[in-house]
Amino acid sequence: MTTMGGYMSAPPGMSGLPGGGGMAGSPVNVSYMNPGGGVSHHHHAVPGMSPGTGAMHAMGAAAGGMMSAGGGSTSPLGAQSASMNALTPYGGVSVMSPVYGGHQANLGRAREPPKSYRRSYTHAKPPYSYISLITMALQQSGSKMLTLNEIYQWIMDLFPFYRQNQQRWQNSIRHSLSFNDCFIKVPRSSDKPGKGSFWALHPDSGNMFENGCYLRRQKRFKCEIKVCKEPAAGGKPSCEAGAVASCTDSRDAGTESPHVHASPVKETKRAAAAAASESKPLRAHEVSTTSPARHPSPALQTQQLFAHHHHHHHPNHPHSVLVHDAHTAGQLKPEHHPLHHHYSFNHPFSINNLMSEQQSHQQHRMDLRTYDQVMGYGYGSTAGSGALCMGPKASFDGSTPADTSYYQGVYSRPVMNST
DNA sequence: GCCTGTTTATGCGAGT
DNA sequence: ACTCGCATAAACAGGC
Repeated sequence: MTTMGGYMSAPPGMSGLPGGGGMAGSPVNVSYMNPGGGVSHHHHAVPGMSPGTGAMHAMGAAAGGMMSAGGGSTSPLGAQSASMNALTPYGGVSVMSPVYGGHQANLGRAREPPKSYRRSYTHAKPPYSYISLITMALQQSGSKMLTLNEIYQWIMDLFPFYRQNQQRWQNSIRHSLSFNDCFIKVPRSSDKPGKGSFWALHPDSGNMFENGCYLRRQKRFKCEIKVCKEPAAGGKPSCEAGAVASCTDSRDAGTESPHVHASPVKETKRAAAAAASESKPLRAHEVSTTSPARHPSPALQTQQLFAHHHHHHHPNHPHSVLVHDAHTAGQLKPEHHPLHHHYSFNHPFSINNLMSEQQSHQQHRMDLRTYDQVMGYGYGSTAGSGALCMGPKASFDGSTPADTSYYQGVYSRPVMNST
């Protein structure tokens, strides 16, 4: 169904932003968005979060104060509660954003009611791809791994837009997770019963979003392994030499057709996951991750996986989530973080802007005026590094969406996934 | 039955 | 025109 197709398209005449490149279209005038009440066709009740009013509850609950500084919970990803706490993009900050829109309207009354166009922002489709969203969610999580549902929650918490039509985009999320090699599935450890596996970023997927721009990948992360899957005649995998190591990106790969979504390469995902899985004992030829006598939590497993691949020990130990997101907090040297290889700088569309400061700083509340400038009239001034990338300065430098929703500061226009 | 996960198919926009 | 990244829909299977 293409019904939603055009709703993201920039209205004619809205493009032509100076230097905007892909930023065609003005942030204003997003009336094409699902208007506030958003007649959601599905409105599937999401546990702990119902579209509309539920948002606030979620906030309240989520804002309980965990993730960022707190993290608090000893179990970074408590099967049940995690989705509502550690994952909150609000970083435990219960600051309401007037711009957060309709859903929080009742709480945002402290300030003047948001103007219609502002409100529409909150329901505008974020310029991030699903892959970006997933990546951000995973990165911001203390343990760097989340369940499917937690990813859903994170996205909905941060982007009101996704509180609607959940069936639709969640299907896409699942598809993205399965289809993209950059995501690996990490089986739950036996001591953490629950539904679904954990999802994590492939240790070598760090350069997907070059320059930290989470709008569109420069290149698709892909694993090269050709035929690990079917054990060749000999019944032996043909990929002896560590699958992960041979992962690359599509442009480097060269051969595989884009729409030939073959998935022999998926083996690498399995290999990577296997490395972190307790159910799948490590095999030397897959991923030579350190093989602890006893298997640690999935979170730790992933950490080890990462650590291994980057030859350093990740400081952000899952068991010490209090360290919160070292990566977003800038505590990690970019080159040391698997996800920071090529985009360490504070790109306006990077997760750094979306998450980190929002977690750790509140001192820089973004003034709505600034917001307006950025959102509607300011970003054109900075060509940024490419399509859909706002200029680094774009007044996000220090200020940030301390007020929770990313709409506060980063979002400019829903454009990238128009259809 | 619902959720999770995989896979296939199709179409669009952007970049070349 | 072609490639590529992506969105979306949908069929399907397995688990709880």
